[in-house]
This record gives sequence, structure tokens and C-alpha cells, in this order.
Amino acid sequence: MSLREEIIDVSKELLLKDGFNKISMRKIAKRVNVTATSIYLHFKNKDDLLLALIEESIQNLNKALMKAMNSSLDPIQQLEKLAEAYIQYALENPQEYEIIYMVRPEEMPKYPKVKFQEVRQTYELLSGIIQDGKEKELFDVDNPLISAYTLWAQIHGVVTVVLNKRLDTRIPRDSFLDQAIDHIIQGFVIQKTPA
Amino acid sequence: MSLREEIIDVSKELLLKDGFNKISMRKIAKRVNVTATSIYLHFKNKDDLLLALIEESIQNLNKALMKAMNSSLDPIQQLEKLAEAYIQYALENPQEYEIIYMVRPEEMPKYPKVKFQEVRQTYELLSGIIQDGKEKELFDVDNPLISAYTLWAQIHGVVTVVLNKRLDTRIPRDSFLDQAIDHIIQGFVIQKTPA
Amino acid sequence: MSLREEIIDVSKELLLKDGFNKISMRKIAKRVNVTATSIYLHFKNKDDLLLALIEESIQNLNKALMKAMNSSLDPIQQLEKLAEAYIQYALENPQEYEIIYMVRPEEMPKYPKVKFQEVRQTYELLSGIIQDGKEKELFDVDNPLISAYTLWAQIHGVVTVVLNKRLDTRIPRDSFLDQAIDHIIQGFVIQKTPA
Amino acid sequence: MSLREEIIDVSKELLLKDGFNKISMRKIAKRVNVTATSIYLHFKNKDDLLLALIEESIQNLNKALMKAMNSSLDPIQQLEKLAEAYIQYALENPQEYEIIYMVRPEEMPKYPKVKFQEVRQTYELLSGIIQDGKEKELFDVDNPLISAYTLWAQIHGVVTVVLNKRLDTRIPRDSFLDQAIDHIIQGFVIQKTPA
DNA sequence: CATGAATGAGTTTTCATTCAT
DNA sequence: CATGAATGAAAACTCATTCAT
Repeated sequence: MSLREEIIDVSKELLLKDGFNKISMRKIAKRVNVTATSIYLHFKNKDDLLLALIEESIQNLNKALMKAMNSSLDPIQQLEKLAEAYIQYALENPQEYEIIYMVRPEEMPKYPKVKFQEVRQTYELLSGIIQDGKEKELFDVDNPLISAYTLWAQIHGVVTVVLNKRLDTRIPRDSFLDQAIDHIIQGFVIQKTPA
Repeated sequence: MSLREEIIDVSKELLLKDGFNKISMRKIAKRVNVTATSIYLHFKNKDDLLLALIEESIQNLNKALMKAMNSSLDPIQQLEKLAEAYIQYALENPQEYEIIYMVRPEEMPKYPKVKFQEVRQTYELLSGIIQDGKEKELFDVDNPLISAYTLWAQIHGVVTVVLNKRLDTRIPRDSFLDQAIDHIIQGFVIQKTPA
Repeated sequence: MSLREEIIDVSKELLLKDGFNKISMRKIAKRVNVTATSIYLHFKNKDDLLLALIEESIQNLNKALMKAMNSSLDPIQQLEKLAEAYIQYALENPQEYEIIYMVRPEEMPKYPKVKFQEVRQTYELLSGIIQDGKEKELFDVDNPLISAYTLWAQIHGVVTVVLNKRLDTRIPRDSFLDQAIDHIIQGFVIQKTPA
Repeated sequence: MSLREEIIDVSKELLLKDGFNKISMRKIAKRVNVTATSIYLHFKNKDDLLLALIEESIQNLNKALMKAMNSSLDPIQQLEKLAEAYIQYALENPQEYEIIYMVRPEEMPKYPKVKFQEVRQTYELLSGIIQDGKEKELFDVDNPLISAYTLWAQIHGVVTVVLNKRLDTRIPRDSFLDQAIDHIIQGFVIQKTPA
């Protein structure tokens, strides 16, 4: 593994442990067993390093979602699969998920917006599926793009509640997640009650 | 206004501008036009100050939700009203909302859990409404407590997406919010299709 | 007990616990349950308070030594009695003893020398006893005043070693003290070996 | 001279001038003409620096005593030589001597006890000499180890009285020291009075 | 006799970054 | 590709003291 990769990996670890604001070049360096100066050989400065982290994380999340896409499924199943994949990826890679969403909007100007728009592109994929479901009279939606965004927002809420450990201790995580996906999908489909 | 209140107010401002981790006693002091030492006359230390912020914010959010409760409404309308009130309060008081949810779980042990449980109590109110709706055969839910939490999580997601400015610029905020509430509530109710 | 006395007492306690340099007006005030400002009603400033401490301690030590004087004893027994009294007092009142000797010479100009000379006066008493012993051909001394000071210095060394916990853990304190007094006195007397 | 050495030297100076508790990293830095931060490149923190000071001082004192050892001398002369060497070293290197004995016992846990035990080892050497003198019927001692410690304590007292400038101004320092050594040694030896 | 509010100077320590090598 | 030495700015916090009440 190259030093660059090692730095990124260690940074992710520390990010999860200490939070976005408390990682320091020195701590990273110490963990990688090089001097802080060495980091500057690979990254212009701290922001540059953080940007690399964000970039990589966004790409990984995108990859995970792409993998979950399967055009042979019907739109409802597609949404379910995607929601599950999203949640699973986020919970299995909390560092990366947090990196993407922990950047405060005020600090974003420092990071090129283009990077963040890459996430959006993937979500527009959602829009396509929803559009498809709408045409097939499966989904009760008005504007597929808007609905795609609410869908994502709803799932994002579910993920952050779990990641931030804000879930009531009496509730098993998996029951919560299953139920949440259920409700979310239910909110989109047209229900056919037996005549 | 007492110095204590002034400090809290300025802290909230800075919290919104710079984030939870970047507010410093000195910056606060400078803004309030006193020396940093003076803050320590009113708060034992930084954590104590932050805790005061959290406490106040939680109470304000609770109050706003209580105000939106209206037992004369049917459960569906109740949920809608609460969701709207929640979102409205969060968007109108972003500092306070962020204070409540910006504390990283790893740092929470520093703050008495009791305070955070006060938030939960309010959400259990949700549970009651859902239970009521279930008995009236309006809601398609299994476990009202779990569903109450998924409901809240979804709304929380919607709020954070807006607060963190992660919404696609092409989408008007209000359309997004209306649509989101719609989908979320829809995910709970039993739809009666005309026979 | 007057507030003044309470302040002095608490100061002595803290002095022993934290050392001469780490006692602070605020800590004292907190312990006495008044505000720091109140101390200034009784003492001009910190040095003034410390001086009061020193003064009282010196007087107490002097009193203890005076009590041990007994002109009916022969000079050797007198010295022994005094040495024992000195050591006993120091070990039983470590705060006071430390106060007297913990003031660094560099800081002494801040405190009137007169106070410290009061200690000396008492030690000149020693000189008298030694002079007496010399005349009775019991002591092998040249200059009683100088010898008085060496006597005191040795005892002081013994005391500080115990107070500062520098004694080897294998050695019982009392054996050490007894042996020390023995050696010290022995260093003064003319030994009559049996002819 | 390396910066590390310079820091240590300046620290010793300041230690003597201001006392153990009042030296500050910033003052040291200012004297050495570097920023305070630079000190942290050579010492982990303040305690680490103080420990280095203590360590060096202990070793130097030990070395000085070792140099004074001369097995060809008889035990009485040996003791005299050692006492003289000890006193001389302490008076010529007051900073170092004070460093060793200025640490308050309450603060010692912060510093590895091992270092302080190194001092003891040297004093056990004393024990050997005394044992030797006892066997040769020169010394009137019971337990050589205990007597070794009282001997050291007595000398220590003499040293501190001088270092702390507590000696009566009428008494010449050298007369005091000579007389003190005399008395101390006298306290150990069996005196042969002419038959 | 006592307080609450405030200050200015001080404390140790950590940080991102630079520069010469 | 890497380092060691250095810096200036900032962090949280403590201190003795003062002043108006």
C-alpha cells in the first residue's frame, strides 16, 4: 500500500473516532509512522487531504449503489434493493458516510461543489426508476425528481439516526430498519385494495 | 439582557456559523465584548456552556411540538400538524436544531443523558397518536413505538437535507417539504381505494 | 472562630496539601465558603496572608520550644529534651514547620526579616545551654553560638528528611529519629571512657 | 550546544531563581530565544522536562560522591572526605541540589521513583563504610544502615541551612561548615580519651 | 463584613505549516 | 520520499486583584 493510501485510510479511522474537526495532521502522521511533514508530500494541505477523503468516499458510495442496480427488477423491487444497499453501505462504512455528510455547508466553498454533485447524479438515477414506476402506474408521485430527493432524504434520516446512536435503546436496530424501509416504500406506491 | 443570556445567544450564532467544534471561549468573549475570563463567571467550563445551549434548545423544540398538539384532530391530521411544526421549528431555528443533533455520539458521555431523553419523551407522544390511529384502523402499523421512531427519523432526514443545503438547486424548498410530508404520512395510512 | 482565623487555618491545610506555590486565594475562599474578595477584607494581599501564616507558625514553634525548657536539668538532658521537642513539634505540625522553611530565600525580601529573626532568638537559647555545658566541661565545643547553629542544622536535616518522605522505606521512623538524636548529641559531649 | 542542552541549562538557572513551581515553559523559551512550542520538540511536556533535570542532577551528584571515594583511607577519613565532597558539590551546584530535594513528596508520584532510588544506592555506600568502621571498633553504631541515613540527614540539614540562607549573618559560612562536619563525625566515632 | 462582576496577565499545550537538508 | 527543527497563532483555563454596591 502506498503512503498516500495509508494516510487516507488512517485519516478515515481517526475521522470516525474523533470527528471531522479533531483530526490533526500530527495525529495522522504519528499513526502512519511518518513525520507530519511527509503528509505534505502527498497532499497540499489539510483541506486537500480532506477533499481526497470526500472524493474517495463519494465514489465508493456511488459504486455500491450502482452494484445494487438491476434493470430486470420491477420499480418497486428496485427501490427496495437500492434503499437496502444504501443503508447497508452506510452502516458498514460509517467513516465514509460521515465524511460525505459531515462537511458543514459553510465549509463547503472550500471543497469544489463538483465533487458533491457526483452524489447527486447517482440520485437522479432514482428519479429514473421513479419515473418508470409512475408510467407503470405503480407509484403515486407527482414530480419524479422531487420525489427522488424526498426518498433519499427519508433514507438519509434513517441512516443518521442509527449512525449517531440516537435510536431508543429499547428498539432493535434491524426491526427499526426493516420497518423504516417498509414505511418509506409504502409512501410511494399506489395501494391496490382488494375490490 | 444578562451577560449569561448574551453569552448563550452569541454562542448559538457562532455555533451555526462555525460548527460545534470550532467555537472557542475567546471568540465568544470577543463577540460579547468581555474578556474570556468573564465567561467562566457564568459557566464552569466550555462543556458547561455547551450543555446549557443543548438544554435550552431541547426545551424550545419540545415546547414548539407541544404547541402543535391538538387532541381534537384525527390522527392523520395530527401527524401532519406535528411534522409541519417540527420542520418549521427546525428551519426557523437552525442553530438550536443543530445544537441538539450535532453532538457526536462519542462525545455524548460528557453530557448528561437525561437531557437527551427529554427529546425522546416528546417523540413517545407520537407513539400515542400512532397507536390511536392504529386502533381506528387508519394506520397500517405493527409496533407503534418503532413506527414512531421511523416517522421521526424520516422527518429528521428531510430537515437535515435542507439545513445542510444538500438539496438540488433546481428544487424549490417548499415543494420538497410538502412532497416529503406527503410521502412520509402516506407511508403510514391505509389507503382506501374507491371500490 | 473569626473569619480571619478560619482563613489562616484553611490556608495551612492547603499549604500542606498543595505546596506553598499552589495555594490560591480562590481555593482558600471556596473552602472557607466566602468569596475571594472577602479575604481582602482581612489581608491586604496574598503576601500579607502568607506573612500572617509564617508569623503564627514561628510563634507556635517558639512556644513549643519554650515549654520544653527546664532549667533544673543538666545541659545534656536539656539538649536532648529540646531536640525531641523540636522534632516532635515539627512532625506533629508539618504545615507550620513547612511554612517557616519553605519560603525560598529569594522570596524572603518580601517578608520582613524581623519575623525570621524571632526563630533565631530561640536558637540562641541553645547557645546558652551549650555555653553552660562547656563551662561544666560536658561539651566539647569551641564557639557555643556556632555550635548551636550546627546543632540546629542537623536536627533540621533530620526533620526535613522525614517530612519530605525521603527516608528509606526499610527504616522505621522512630528508630531513625532516636538514632539521629543520639548521634547528634554524641557529637557534642566529651566522652569519658573508663580509665 | 544543542537546543535540548540549552533548555536544560536555562531551566536549571530559572529553577534556582524562581523555584520549582514558578518556572514556566514560556519563560524558559524566552530565555533560550525560541518559541515555547520548540521546547515540545525536545520534551514531551513540562513534567518530562523536569524529570530530565532531576535525572541529570542526581547523576551528577552521584558522580561527585563516587569521585570522593577512596578505599585506601580509613573509615573516619572516608566519612570526612565524603561529607566534605557532598557539601562542596551541593554548594557549588545549588540548582542541581535543589532540584533533587525540592520536589514535594505529594508530587513525586509523577516522577518515576526509580530515579530517586539511584540517590539511595549511593548512600548505601555510606552504610558500607560505617559497617567497616564498626568492625574496626572505630564507630559507635548500632545499625549501620540506619546510621548511614542519619549521617546523610545531618549533612543534608547543614547544606540546606546554608543554601536557604538561614544562617545567622554573624557566623562565617566556613567556620559553620567546618564545625558542623566536626560535630557530625564526632557523633559517630568512639573517643579514646587518654588514659 | 461581604459580594458579584470584571479584568489582564499568565499558565500548559496543540495545531497547521514551512524551510533547509 | 522523507526528516528535524522551528514558528505563530490559537486553544481552555487559572490567577491575584479591583471596584461598585
